[in-house]
Amino acid sequence: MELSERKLKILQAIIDDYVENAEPVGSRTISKAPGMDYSPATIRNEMADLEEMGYLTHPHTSAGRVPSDKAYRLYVNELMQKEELSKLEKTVISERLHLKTQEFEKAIAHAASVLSEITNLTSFALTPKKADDVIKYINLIPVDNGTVILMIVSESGKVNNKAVRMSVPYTEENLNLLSKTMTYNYKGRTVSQALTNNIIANFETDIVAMSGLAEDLMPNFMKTLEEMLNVNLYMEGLSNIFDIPEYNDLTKAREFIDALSNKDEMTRKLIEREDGITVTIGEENDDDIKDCSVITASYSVDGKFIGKIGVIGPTRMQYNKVTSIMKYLTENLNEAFKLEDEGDK
Amino acid sequence: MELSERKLKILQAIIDDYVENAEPVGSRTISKAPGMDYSPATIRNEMADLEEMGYLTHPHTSAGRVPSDKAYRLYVNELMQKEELSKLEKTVISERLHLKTQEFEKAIAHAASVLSEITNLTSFALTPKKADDVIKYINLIPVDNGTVILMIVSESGKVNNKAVRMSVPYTEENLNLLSKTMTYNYKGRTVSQALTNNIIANFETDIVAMSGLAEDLMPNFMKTLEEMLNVNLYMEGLSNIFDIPEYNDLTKAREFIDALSNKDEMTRKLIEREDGITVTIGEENDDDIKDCSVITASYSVDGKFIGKIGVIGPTRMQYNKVTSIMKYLTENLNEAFKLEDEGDK
DNA sequence: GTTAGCACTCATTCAAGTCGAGTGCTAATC
DNA sequence: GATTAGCACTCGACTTGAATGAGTGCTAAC
Repeated sequence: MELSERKLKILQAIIDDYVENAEPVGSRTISKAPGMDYSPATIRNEMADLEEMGYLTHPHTSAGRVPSDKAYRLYVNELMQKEELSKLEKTVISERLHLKTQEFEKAIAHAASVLSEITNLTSFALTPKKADDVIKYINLIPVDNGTVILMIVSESGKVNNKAVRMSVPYTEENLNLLSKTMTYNYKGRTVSQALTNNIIANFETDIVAMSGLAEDLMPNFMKTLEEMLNVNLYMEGLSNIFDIPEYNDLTKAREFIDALSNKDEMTRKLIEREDGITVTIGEENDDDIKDCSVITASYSVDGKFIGKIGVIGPTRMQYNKVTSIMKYLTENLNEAFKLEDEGDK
Repeated sequence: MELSERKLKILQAIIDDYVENAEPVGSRTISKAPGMDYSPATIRNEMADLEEMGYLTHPHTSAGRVPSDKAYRLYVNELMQKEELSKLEKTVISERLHLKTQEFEKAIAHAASVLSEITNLTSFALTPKKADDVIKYINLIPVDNGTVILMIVSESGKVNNKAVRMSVPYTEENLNLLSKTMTYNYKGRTVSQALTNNIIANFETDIVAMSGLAEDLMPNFMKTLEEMLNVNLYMEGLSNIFDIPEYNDLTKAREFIDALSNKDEMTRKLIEREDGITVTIGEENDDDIKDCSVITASYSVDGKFIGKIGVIGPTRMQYNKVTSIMKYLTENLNEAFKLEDEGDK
């Protein structure tokens, strides 16, 4: 069966109503919608067709219709018109973000919190992974008796360091030479490349001459590199879940909170998602959040996507509104961190 | 009225039973407890007395008794005998912690997660505040065209840094001189002292000679100091709240999650608490968590308390068990980070 | 002082009954 | 042939009322 113009119109009306009221919508309600010039009976016939086609479901015989995941998918793909935010809305968002004054990582976390407040959904943000960050510079700085600071600077300007307690004596020249050697060996490589075994092996043979210094430093060097691979997951508005009628059920609420609290799993899932704005609806998601939809958007520095920000909420969310907000929000992020990127700690 | 030996015994039995079953406990139940050689009627009389004295309450006429906050307070202060953990329990905890292999901040976060898993409560941990950390060393390292890394090293071995994009030209000697001047001015001061205005003023006049360099650097220096004041709050096992019968109510669960999600407020409250192991029961807490008890313990590095770890759960929690676990856990933390403290990033 | 006995209270549970929103089908209408 | 009015039917939500039973408080006996 074809999806006639009229069926689409009715489907859209049902979705709109259900998104707003969270209650199965009946034929009478739809027939009274503006611009809907059909009687309830006609609507009912069309509804029956739509149900047969999988766009609607029926909680029980005498209840109204509820859009299925398939309906939302159709809506997101075809029916939804991108909503341009009003000037006012844009201003509010920009001002709430006030990105300029903040350090990168903080700014991302803050953006998540703004996103949650505006959408009234649960939001999250993933800070940049630095796996592809290129090592630029390795420095060894003596601090005092027996402690040396190992510092790794990357192309993107990020600095990571670690204080290392040395077990062998050393001179400033020694450290200088060693750091030069290390820089020579690792410069231009990405963090993840540097972490692969063969490079380490090569390096270690190289500096045998440098006594036990490297033995103290190398494990710490590797550890610091590993830390550079970490991403942080921030989450905001977890309790917004309780505003959603679908989750007025302790078991469901618990499942939701459990799923989101598993940071490792969440991080993995988010990283896997495609860049740009992506929407996954209901059963397209994992089982434990199969009543939810997830929208993510990636933000970039210098045109390279480096992290993600997103929301999770009931399938009956305002897709157009939320995607518009996220689009505008990530544009702000991209803009703010385009040229000058400050180092984070 | 006095709290006779017998009243105490009965009260203790009621608390024990209620902690275990979360249901009002009746006179019959208590009369059957081991070592309780009185009839239900006698128990009832004593219960009535205890209620009059404020140690018990009565959900409704025909229900059993429930311990009041006052009863728990009495229990914690006087009745509770410190439970020594078994060898096995200790081993389990130590192994789960495996502190040695981890970076400080991570270790703290991990400890919170272990605590939550063992107690089945919601746990949290506060990482060290560095306000009292003494500045030891300030370094300025040129990286490449126009970027300088500002590095602050503290007595405790922590390193904080920031990449600063310079707007004026500089030489390595310039930077060297400036970093020496800065070190001279700030060395020996705590982070919070360094942040007070008058010192900055002094300093700024001092280095007028150093052209606009300081103008680029000082705001970043202050910002980095501010960042050093930040503490992080980690939280685990939020959904454990749903295991607790008292929170089988969406409004309450929501309130709880809302209260805990407010990180700033939580952090403030935790910092305010006294060091050592402290227990606050029910109404001794803020209104929004007045059905909960909070237990915190502080951990130390080199004998100085620098952070806290704790749990929050229903007032009817196993105070003796939980405090024992927390005591042992913080002992582990203190031990692990006693002498050698690795720098964190 | 302790206990047995008994009337009383009150939350909880369950079944029966009512209500009403909404459907599906049929027959009349445009 | 498409649309609509009409009507019987369905089924969840809510209400009511009775039965149940855990537990108390009181009194009188031990």
